[in-house]
Amino acid sequence: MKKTSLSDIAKHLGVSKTLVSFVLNGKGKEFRISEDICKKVLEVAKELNYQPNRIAQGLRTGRTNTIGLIIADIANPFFGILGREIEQEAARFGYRVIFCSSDENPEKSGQQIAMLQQSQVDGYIISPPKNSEDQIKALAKGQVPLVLIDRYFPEIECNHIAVDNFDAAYRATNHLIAKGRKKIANITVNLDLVNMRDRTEGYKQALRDAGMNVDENLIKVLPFSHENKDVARAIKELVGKTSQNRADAILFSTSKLGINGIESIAALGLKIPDDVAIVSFDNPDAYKICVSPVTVVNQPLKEIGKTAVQILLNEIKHPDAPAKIQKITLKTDLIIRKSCGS
Amino acid sequence: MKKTSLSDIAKHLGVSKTLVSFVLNGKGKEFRISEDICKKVLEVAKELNYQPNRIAQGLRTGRTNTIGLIIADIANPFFGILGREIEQEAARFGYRVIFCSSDENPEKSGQQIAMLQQSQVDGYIISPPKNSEDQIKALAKGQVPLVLIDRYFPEIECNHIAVDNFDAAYRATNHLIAKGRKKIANITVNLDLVNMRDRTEGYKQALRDAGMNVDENLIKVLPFSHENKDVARAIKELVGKTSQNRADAILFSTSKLGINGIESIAALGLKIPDDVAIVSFDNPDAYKICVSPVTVVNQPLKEIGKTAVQILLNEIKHPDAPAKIQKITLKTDLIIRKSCGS
DNA sequence: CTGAAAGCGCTTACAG
DNA sequence: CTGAAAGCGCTTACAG
Repeated sequence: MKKTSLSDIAKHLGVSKTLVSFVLNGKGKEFRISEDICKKVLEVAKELNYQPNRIAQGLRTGRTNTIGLIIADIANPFFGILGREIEQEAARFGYRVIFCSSDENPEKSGQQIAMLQQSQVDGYIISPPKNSEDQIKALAKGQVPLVLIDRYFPEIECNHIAVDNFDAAYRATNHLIAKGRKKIANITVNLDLVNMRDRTEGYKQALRDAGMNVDENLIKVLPFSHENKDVARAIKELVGKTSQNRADAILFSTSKLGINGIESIAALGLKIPDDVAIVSFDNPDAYKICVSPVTVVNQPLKEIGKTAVQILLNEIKHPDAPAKIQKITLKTDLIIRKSCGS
Repeated sequence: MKKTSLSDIAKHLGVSKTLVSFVLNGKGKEFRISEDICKKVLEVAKELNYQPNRIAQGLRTGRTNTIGLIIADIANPFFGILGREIEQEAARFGYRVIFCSSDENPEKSGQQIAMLQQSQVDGYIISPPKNSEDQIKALAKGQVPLVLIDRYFPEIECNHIAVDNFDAAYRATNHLIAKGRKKIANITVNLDLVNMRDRTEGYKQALRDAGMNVDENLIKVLPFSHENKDVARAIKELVGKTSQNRADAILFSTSKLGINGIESIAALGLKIPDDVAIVSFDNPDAYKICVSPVTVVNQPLKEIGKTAVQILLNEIKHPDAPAKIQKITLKTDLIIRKSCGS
């Protein structure tokens, strides 16, 4: 059973493909095609279960109604929620999305960008890994709309939408300070991307503004693809019994770090918040049911995803409108739970 | 700066598109094109940054190198991990994947299938919602390869790959019995799909085989899109202080249920495992760091995803090979943690 | 060894 | 109001 095409319908009715194309695209009125014929075309299309070949349409019109999405890892709930929102918002407007996980690896993202170009996507939403500046720069120069999410490169003029990480970390750290903590540590990841850097900068600034000094020994920077044991070591150095500079609080810059960290803290026989208070970025389920539910910096993921799609589609629909670059920064909220004491 | 096409390269060198196409597709040798020319073509292609238009290729060859994936919700880590594996395995062979979240809603999955058909995908991997039998039946009859994951319809002849849910629940329940629990409850979801049914059946069989009787009051079936409060009510009925038929153990059929359940149990001031022992399907991070780390039925998600892609690609590559339908059932493992006591 | 030509399934000026 | 024709960028028989 072959798929039915436009000309099948045309033959069936003894009319031209042109006509069929017009009515199927809702341009019947516009071209004043008789209602009779319109009705018949629609009937036959339904009867033959006509499905337009979007590939052919794409080739002809140059538009595929497809968006390319590159994030670090779709299995990570942070990007899963973001991806879901993007998928949903795109679908509302008839766009499909091709998902790509880069693992924060610029080589992979480079290949994925090439693949998406070849697929003739109408736009890109990308969470760029470090060292992918050149790729993004090249893409931003092209005709195809692009919006960056979660992070961006300050030196590249390009739409982006992210969160005020400095402010978020600043407030989180202040919360710890307000709870009377004196030695506040930060565990982060060596992503070397604005978002992570801003978190640590916000943390430092909060300490300074409170008249506390910044102790670089209390800042642990782990490799991006850290394992449980890497976190365990950092935790041990920070709060282990033998540590002669024990921290009494930790700000985790990612939830993967935090989840591993909580495991390690428990393994050392330490109690949260009595021995260590913690605050973490992001809000996975795990934090709601752990021994001491975790105070978190919650990011408006749905809004990020939705806005990214809106900006993108707007550019896609108005390709020659003066490109006004959008740089959007959203606020986070601090959800207070029990991990900092009461 | 327009994209460069085959004929740009051809003109540039004063040769035909045919020739360029041949060498770019690695058929230079096959058609005995002189090495000199091959080299030149490759050079110019690189110089002009030629990116083949996959849309045009797709139209011409009828193959898009694209797979359509429909799961319930990409934001759910269960499907996130599965999706990630599928994306990765597909990419290994040069295939892209379009992700669709159906929310277990057959209307949505129906539209998504139509959209994927129109996109001319080369194959489908689907986790079908209930009441989507007709869609799957129609798809299975078509030319395009299809593999079902996580669940399937026993009456439809179609590739599928899932887990032995009966056995998994049976063993999980047995574990609870071995720990001396006498009143074992099951909280599940009204998906009305084999996978969920098998879980409850396995649970019942384990009770019977142990000479315990099945008490329907101890089986709570919640709506698929349940909220926290629905779970809370079920928990209260099962283990609340006022309950005059208190369960001493619960088997959760999904981790969403389990995570909410643990919250509710804590809210009632009950202790795991002392007051209630629990076992849950699936293995989210949350279970590793909660008050009493949860014993779980762990599914081989990566294997499911990888195998699904392999079966699919194999069919795609051999379209006329006698279609041997594959029905694969994988074993789960029970990861013992602390939630059932020691 | 290489090229001219047809055609995949659409859309869209153009003509009448 | 409707149709014939061109063309999007490829691949692939076919011819020489």
